[in-house]
Amino acid sequence: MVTMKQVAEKSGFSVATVSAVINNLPVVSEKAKVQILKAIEELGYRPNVVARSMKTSKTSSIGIIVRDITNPFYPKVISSLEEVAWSYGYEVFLCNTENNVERERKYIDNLIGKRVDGIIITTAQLERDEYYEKLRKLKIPYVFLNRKPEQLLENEFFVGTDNCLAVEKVIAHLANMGYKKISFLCGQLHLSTFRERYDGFLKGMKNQNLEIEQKWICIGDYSQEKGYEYAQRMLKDKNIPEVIVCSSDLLAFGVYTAFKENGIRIPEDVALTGLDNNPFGHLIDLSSVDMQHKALGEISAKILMELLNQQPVNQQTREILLEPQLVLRKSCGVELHVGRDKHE
Amino acid sequence: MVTMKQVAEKSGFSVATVSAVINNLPVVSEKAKVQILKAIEELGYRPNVVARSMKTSKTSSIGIIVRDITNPFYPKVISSLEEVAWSYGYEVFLCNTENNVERERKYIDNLIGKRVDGIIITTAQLERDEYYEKLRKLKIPYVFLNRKPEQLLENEFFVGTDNCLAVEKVIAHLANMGYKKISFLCGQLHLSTFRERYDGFLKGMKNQNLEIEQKWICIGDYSQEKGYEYAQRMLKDKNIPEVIVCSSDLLAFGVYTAFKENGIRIPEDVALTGLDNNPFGHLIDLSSVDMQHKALGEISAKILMELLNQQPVNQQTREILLEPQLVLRKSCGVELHVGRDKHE
DNA sequence: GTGAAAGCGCTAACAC
DNA sequence: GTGTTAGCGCTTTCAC
Repeated sequence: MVTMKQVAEKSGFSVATVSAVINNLPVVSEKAKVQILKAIEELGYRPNVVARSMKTSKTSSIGIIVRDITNPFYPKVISSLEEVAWSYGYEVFLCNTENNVERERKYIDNLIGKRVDGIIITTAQLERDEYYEKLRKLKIPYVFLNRKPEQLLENEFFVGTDNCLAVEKVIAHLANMGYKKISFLCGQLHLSTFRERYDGFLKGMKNQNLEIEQKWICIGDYSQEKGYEYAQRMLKDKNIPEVIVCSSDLLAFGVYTAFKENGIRIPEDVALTGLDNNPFGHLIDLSSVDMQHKALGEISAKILMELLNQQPVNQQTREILLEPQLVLRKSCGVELHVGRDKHE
Repeated sequence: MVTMKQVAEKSGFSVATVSAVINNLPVVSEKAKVQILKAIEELGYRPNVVARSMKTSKTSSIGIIVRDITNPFYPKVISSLEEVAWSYGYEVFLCNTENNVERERKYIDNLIGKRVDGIIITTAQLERDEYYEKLRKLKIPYVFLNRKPEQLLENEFFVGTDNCLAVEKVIAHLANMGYKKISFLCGQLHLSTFRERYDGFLKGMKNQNLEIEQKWICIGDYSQEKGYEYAQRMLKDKNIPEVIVCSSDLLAFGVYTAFKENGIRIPEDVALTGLDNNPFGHLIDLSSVDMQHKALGEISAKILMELLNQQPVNQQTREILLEPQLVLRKSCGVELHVGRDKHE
């Protein structure tokens, strides 16, 4: 690897001058600049960012911690986030925790060791973990994405979509359409997102003066398999509601599959709604809720960038809650041509 | 940030001894070890990996370059790859090029600057780019994933799935079932994967003694939108084949949508196949081809890890081609219950 | 077993 | 404008 020293020798200037050229300091003469750039070109010199980081204590790297990148939620979030980071000159470490808390902790330790400038945390499994305290103490900025901590301490930031409102909107829409017997399939309640969606269900039902039947509430994994299982059980028990509200599109996909296999028609026999606006939900005309994934990635990254660049971050906006949008398709009764599939 | 020096002072030993403890060198006395570990604990010391990298010229970081992470191809590849990297103690930089060649080049430069230990390259847009030459010269190991370079130079590695064979298998299956009028929708030919799939179509048709009709071959983007457009055009031109073979599931999704909107039944009116085994293809009973994404990520990462650890890499296996597997569902005629949806 | 010290490649303060 | 030089925090060689 070519070093600055070699560039200095070849060009006949000192390392300080070379450094100045590299960093575009306006003090060097045109002549020096030209010669040094020529030497850089000829030698194929490339600054060693590691060495630079040593001096500056900045690495231009950030980390993003996710539960499981194969979950359709993440790709959009990550790509928009990465786009913003890129435009600010940052690289991003992808940290997939595989839903493993220990691994998440280890990842945070590793990221600290690598001296990342900041971290975006999307996992929802840890409540006020000691590991976040470490980050606070070390003054490494971090932003919670989608994961609403119980209480936001000073210098903590949160960007999310209103999970509670998402389900409320679904319930309100269904109630409007005359549905009364509503079933709710929910993800694990220890994940804040699903806890909130559950609350949204309760609140929505109450607001609409609808009765909540315990036998129609299922709580567990938010996977296709679970949705399939729930639907099978409903069929077996002959316990079919008018509409099944799923707290994730994956659950709805599972339900759809089970019903299709058994000749149950959607929405004629039973209506169905999902949540997350999976890019392939339109294939089965699934009504869903768009959780603004792109905006989530963008906004969280921008906040982090502001923090890293010491820009005064508006403390009023430490907590940003985006509004989810209903995406209505045929699976819950009518084709409203609102937010219809654009084949994206 | 706590430094080694502080740990040394607090424990009463020298930095060299502290370093020995950190690195688990077997030379230090038990007593020193205990005291130093205690000091580390109390101070909350964490080794500075950046400084370590300076000395060792190793960063324990690798980069993965992808075209577009929202493409369903990537999440599985990336997660299995990341899993392997993690198990070897490496962190991975995610580099999304947004299909932009310039950006890919810049990313490679950045990764070199950050002194990553190796790179996995999944983009297919550059033929023998000068930027790969840079990597070669700098002796930074890299592995091509899914992107078959025209010619593999020494110390270059490639892991992929046999794209040509994938389409051949589809054609053979369809021919077996009696289909003759076969249409082929292909992605951009400057991408090696689609070029190979195109070749597979030609070869497959020839092998089956089937006639290739130019009017049934469409080449362009491999997106849902394009599939939708192609199908609309077929309908308008009343130019409907017996079966539409798509070089990507996305294309097939678009075709499906257009046909559904127009009341065309699949497979009764026209059969349909995709390629990539999108995790949601089972929703519409789409036959497809599994391209072994998980294995791709795993194997490529393992090869890179071997390269990084100076293990002798079997030069015979410099080029690994996995065998694609048909996933047959109802969209091309029969329900064979082979590779049937497992709701994953 | 332990410590002193050199040096990885860079930045930045300071001298000229 | 340009050069000299002191470190950033660590690893490692070589004395002791």
